[in-house]
Amino acid sequence: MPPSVTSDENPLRRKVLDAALELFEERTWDGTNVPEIAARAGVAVGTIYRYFPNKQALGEAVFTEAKTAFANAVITDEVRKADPVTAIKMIWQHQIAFATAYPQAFSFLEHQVHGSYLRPQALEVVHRLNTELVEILQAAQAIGAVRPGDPQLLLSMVFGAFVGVTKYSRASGIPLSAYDWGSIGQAVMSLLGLKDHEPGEFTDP
Amino acid sequence: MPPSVTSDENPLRRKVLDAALELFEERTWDGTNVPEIAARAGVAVGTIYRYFPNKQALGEAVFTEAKTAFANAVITDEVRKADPVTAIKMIWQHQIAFATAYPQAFSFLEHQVHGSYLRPQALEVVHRLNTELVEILQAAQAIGAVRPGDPQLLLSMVFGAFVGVTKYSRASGIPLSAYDWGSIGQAVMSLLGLKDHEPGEFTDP
Amino acid sequence: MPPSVTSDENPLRRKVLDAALELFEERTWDGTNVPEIAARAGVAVGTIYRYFPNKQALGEAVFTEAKTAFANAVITDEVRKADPVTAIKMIWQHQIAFATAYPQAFSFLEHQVHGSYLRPQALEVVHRLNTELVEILQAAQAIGAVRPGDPQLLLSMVFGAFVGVTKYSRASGIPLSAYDWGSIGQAVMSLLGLKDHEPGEFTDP
Amino acid sequence: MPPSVTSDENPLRRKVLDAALELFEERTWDGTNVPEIAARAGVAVGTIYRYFPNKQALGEAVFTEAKTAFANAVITDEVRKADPVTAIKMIWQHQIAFATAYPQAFSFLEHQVHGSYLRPQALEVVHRLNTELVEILQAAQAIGAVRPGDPQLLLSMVFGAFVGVTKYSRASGIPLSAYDWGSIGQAVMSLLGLKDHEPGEFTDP
DNA sequence: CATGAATGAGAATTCATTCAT
DNA sequence: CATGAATGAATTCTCATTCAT
Repeated sequence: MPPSVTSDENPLRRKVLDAALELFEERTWDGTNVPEIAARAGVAVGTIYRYFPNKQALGEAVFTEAKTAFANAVITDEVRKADPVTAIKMIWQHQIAFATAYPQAFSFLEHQVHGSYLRPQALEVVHRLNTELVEILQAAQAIGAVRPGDPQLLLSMVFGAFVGVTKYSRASGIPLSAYDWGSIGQAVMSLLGLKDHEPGEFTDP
Repeated sequence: MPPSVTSDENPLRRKVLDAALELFEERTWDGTNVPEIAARAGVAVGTIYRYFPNKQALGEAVFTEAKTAFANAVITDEVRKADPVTAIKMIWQHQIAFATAYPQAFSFLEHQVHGSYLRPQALEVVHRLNTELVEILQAAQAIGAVRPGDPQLLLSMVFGAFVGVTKYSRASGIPLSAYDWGSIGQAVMSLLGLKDHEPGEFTDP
Repeated sequence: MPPSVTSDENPLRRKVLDAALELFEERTWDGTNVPEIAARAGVAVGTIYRYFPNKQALGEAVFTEAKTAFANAVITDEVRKADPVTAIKMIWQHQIAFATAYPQAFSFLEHQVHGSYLRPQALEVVHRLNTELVEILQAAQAIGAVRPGDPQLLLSMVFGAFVGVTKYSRASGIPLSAYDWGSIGQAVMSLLGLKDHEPGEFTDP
Repeated sequence: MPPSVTSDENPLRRKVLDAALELFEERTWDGTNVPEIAARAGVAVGTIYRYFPNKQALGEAVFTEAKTAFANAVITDEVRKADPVTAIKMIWQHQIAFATAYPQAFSFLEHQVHGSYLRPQALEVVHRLNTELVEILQAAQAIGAVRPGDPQLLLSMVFGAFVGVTKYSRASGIPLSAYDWGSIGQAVMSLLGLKDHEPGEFTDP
């Protein structure tokens, strides 16, 4: 069972969400069936339906919870108050910290392009997070600290590169905690063209 | 129907593969049902089973065909003969060309981490391609042209960044052909720490 | 392919009937599919439908042909002219001869209690044969040569005992030609209570 | 619904087995479809799959249950303790009793030469019963009470004759209880050449 | 409130039959 | 006339959901 991204009032609901996250990550939402989720959660099938009206709602809940936790972890109030360059560096560290602590949740979020089961409402969190990130990047571009160009695109590349690292981690079995985040950070900051960072700045979280 | 990555002896088999690729990309293998594939291919359900023993085999065929086409497009004999730095630049251009010509095939391949329907044999192509790419990267590192560090990891990051671009393309509706590949290339080569490239080198394919 | 119980005008139709008999005997009518019949007959599926409107008609044709051949083999004009006791002995010998020459046809006929695919018309031959046999048995009872009692029942028992021998033959792999038909005949004639037969009369056909 | 040959813990499983026996007897295993079984059992299709992994397993369960019940009914401990001649007579009576009480089960067992759906394991019961019967017959031959010759063959004939009676019963609609079992018994014992039985011994069960 | 047996709509697969070549 | 690819209705089996206990 993966570590929960949030604590939950009800322990059974919690177990269901955790089991579901784990299985959706392993197999896909479509590829997972409800009895399996119940089995892994150690509850009866009927119990799942006490907490979620149907499988789609369970999927949305898993997604929304994970995405919200990710957004909150990555953009904190401290980040909001920091200058753009510092903010970017903090976000990078937060992302590493989140993906290290909750690898399954992170991986699950990764694959939700295909969210046939996600209604637009569930995607709001995604947009909010995106907007905030883009704004920070634009601010950094405005002061010439980051390479010019479509900020969305830059963001996608940076995030993509990080996802690449996590995929490699899962494929190779080498946990995220084992990487040389200093040099990965330098590489990624080069990608952004980020001026104004001293060598040795990026250290393992 | 997406453009086919290969031509095929049998036109019905071809239509089935194309329709399946398209739907698997839109929805997931598990999330697509056989009648839908038949409908989109414009054939009867039974026809699919003339060419593929079952849905899993169809999934494998779609995957293997796309992955093989990708591998062949990316690493050509020319690439094999070139020096490491040139090879890397060629691969990068080939990847852009493939993803531009066959966006659905590329996107489909992207999401096949979850290939519950892929037997180990189907993953051979993946390993072969990977090995070749890593060797080229190592050669480039050996001559000091590329940032040191685990070549697999660097590869994952570069590929991840590119996937980030394609995801953004799909999400935003801006086709790959519309991007400033010159600056994207420079950004990515910075990620690799690639020495020895002149400004203005990376232009749209 | 089993030996055909009749010769047939058309060689393809013949091959289909033979293959079908063989498969229906091995598997059941329901359990046999048309492509299999075609394969065993060495013809294309479509060819079957040139000679038989559908699978049911093919089943009926196989049945009717085999049953008719059996009836003609068992009750000949010679039998009809003979006295009841001689007739019974001849019928017994004919039955052995038929089952020996066409074991698959005989076995197939055996299992057609379940002829869900046989329309009443196809069962006419059965009734005709049965009527003739019963009449002979009644004549033998009338002259006190055979045990009294329902002649149908006696007939069922004698035929049942013979079927028992053929089943054993198929199960054990010992061909019918290898049995001691003399003593089997004596045993069965005891079952009928048949008076008036000398020892040593029943010999292998 | 036929009378069940055994009682069963679970009433739904019981209903499914009973309905299946009935239909397999009427139509053949191949000729019966699962929804029909469900309908006759008065359960939903899915329910059948709660108790049996697939149609083949259901077929095997029906067969094994019926055959085991038959074996247990026919060879009891009393039979095992009796002298060969008495044992044979008891077996004969038991067989009549079983076929009278469970005509469908008996008829079903009859037609299972074609058990394409029976794995070897399911046929073990058959062999066990057969072995016991043959041993008893051999013992009777050893003391000269039964006609000499292959005991398997004699057994097949006696059983075949009995099956003949039951087939006639089903075809004619005259129930087994209506026959003159005394004279049938005498006829069959003549078939065996069974010495040492007094007239009038075989009476209806 | 939790359970898990029962349900039946829907998904995968088979196969009798047709028909263009 | 023979062929066998194509068809789609029928069949087996799965699984989201309900509901009596």
